Amino acid sequence: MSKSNGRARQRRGSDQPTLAEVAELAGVSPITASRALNTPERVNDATRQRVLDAMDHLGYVPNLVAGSLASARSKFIAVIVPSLANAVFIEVIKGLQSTFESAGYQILLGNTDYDVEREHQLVRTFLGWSCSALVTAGLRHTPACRELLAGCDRPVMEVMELGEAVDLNVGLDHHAAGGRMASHLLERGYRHVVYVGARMADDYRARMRYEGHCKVLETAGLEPSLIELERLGSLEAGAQGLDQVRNDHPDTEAIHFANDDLATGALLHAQRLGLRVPGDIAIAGFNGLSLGQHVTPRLTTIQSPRETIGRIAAGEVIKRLAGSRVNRRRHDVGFHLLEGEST
Amino acid sequence: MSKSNGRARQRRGSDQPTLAEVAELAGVSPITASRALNTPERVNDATRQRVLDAMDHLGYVPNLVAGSLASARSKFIAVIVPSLANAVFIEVIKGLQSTFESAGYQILLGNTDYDVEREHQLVRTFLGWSCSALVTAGLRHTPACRELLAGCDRPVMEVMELGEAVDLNVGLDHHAAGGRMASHLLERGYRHVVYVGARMADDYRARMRYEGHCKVLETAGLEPSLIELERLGSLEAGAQGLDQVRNDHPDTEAIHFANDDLATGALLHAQRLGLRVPGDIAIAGFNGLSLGQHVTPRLTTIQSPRETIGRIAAGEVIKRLAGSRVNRRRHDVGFHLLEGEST
DNA sequence: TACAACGATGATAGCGCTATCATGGTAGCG
DNA sequence: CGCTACCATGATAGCGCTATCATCGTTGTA
Repeated sequence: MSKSNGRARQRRGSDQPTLAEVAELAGVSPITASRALNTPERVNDATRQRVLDAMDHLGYVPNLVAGSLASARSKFIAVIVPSLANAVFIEVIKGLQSTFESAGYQILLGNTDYDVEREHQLVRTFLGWSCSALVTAGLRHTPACRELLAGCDRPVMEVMELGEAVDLNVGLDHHAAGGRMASHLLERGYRHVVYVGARMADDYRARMRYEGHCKVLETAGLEPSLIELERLGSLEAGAQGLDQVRNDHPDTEAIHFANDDLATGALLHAQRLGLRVPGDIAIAGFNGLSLGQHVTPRLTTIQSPRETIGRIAAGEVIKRLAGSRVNRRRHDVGFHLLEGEST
Repeated sequence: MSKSNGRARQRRGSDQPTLAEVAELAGVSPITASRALNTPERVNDATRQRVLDAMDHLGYVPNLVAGSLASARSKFIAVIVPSLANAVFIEVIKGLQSTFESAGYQILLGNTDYDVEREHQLVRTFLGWSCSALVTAGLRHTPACRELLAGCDRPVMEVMELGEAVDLNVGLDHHAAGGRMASHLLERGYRHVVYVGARMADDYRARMRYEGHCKVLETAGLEPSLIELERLGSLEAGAQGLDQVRNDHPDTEAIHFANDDLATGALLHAQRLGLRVPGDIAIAGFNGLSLGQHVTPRLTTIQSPRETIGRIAAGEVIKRLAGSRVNRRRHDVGFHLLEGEST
């Protein structure tokens, strides 16, 4: 009884048709069917059409897992970001996705929640998926993770900030950006300036901007002061930041927020409190989110080209994957000051 | 010469160590090494430790592609959304991701740009990756795509709205939500109400809300009017919507916007124009984004539990994958009216 | 003490595809 | 007309892993 089914070892993964069945229906060998799909120019037009018809007829869906195993590479690009809550990373992802998808790559998205151990774990998983390249936000990794990235023999793109990258690097100089805004505030005549950041132990790019900010203030002979919020950037937190500044540093003339979410939250809160901006207090942000340009007064901020970062990063990776030597390993996308009326 | 290298057929995909090498070092068979990783409870503790040590020593990274091929299933969950520009989908994705990742699943993200053909293509690709389940935003697909989903023999979760789903369904009743807001506006005494949407041919959930809105107005003996914007929801478009309403329907008392981005854009624009909200014009939105609750007056809107949708959807899919029969195939997450001062 | 039950491990055979080499046919060339 | 060059196609052999069945002790129970 148990032997009645002669092929007990049969363990087809699914009832999906396979390339072999397509090939049989089309009257060609499996490898020709494979070529009809992957390198159509190497197959006679008529043959190819016959194969495609057979695929259509059977409702064939290529098993990409098998293809990847056989060819030892997949059309996956691993993208690792620290957070999805932050519009900044979303926009970078958009830039990456549109470019990669149009080149036929599929994005594998990982979220570290600002945890470098988690990042290491994700890198391992993605390498296990034979991804063609990795894109990760930031230059900070655990030593083991950095080693893994350096030795993994595929393009590694680190985006957002510039510095000592493992391989490719697209971003901007956050230190300079923070300094630029501080200079702007000083030019406007503000002397009592406070920097407000959120969870800066995690958000080290905000800390880099703060360092740039400090340097400028110190050069001008001013004492920098910092308020650090517990919660990550949000309108909520920005409002709270404003309250805290008014409480701890009542003589403050201008607040330099670590990002636009905080700054806009503070600006809207100031309106509720009946404060004049910038008359009573000036407010500046960072990022150049659309939101900040729709409030009154418009937010003074630093425009960072986020979607562009994604697009350029994807472009460079694609170039590299296509085999062309990439000339520039580091790419500074720059930034510019957007002067609103809030300062 | 060409034969000197006896094993010319050698084509190792990479120089990564394999399970076989790990097994050899640990002095066990490959299958035991595999079990040490995947079903540790079926391996003697000492043996398992020896295997894990060997893995550590060699820097072994499991080839998940090979594993998926052999086992005919992957730890991938396909997630297909129409847009990444819209905060709503981002939040759903966050809910999905946190839940799926903690259950050991990896998300494959696809973006259709509101194109059902593109969706079909993505479904094919993801099925080709042997994903364990598919989550897609919305119930509208091409017939071929729907057929593919129905026949693919794994959990299919359709989120956002409720209706005739292929398999599982988590969402809310957009028709009712649109009606609820219309009722609110009528209760407030507004009679000249305009609905403003953006690209509603694509955003058919906005159209469903509009239909609910119309029904309520018609029941009250009022004539609904609609303004449709070309651009997708954004603060920018909302401002433009307000201008257009004031131009085309100067006697309008209240505007029911298709979403909070539009509504907030209009609200901020009204402030710039010196209009009183709701004195000169009342404004309502949909979604309950945090932004709308930080402007003055606070936006009246409908709170949709977006991250919850993602979390519940992921939970149901995981239950199904774990083998337990899912009792409820449809799950209404509901909504509630958030009364701000803008109406 | 015999035998079923179970726990730990191994041998074998693929999963569905593609890299590699091989083959037969046709065109180009002196 | 013989030769190389190239094009279209096929045969073979894996990619690295796991499903399945088999094996061999060790326990527990009658």
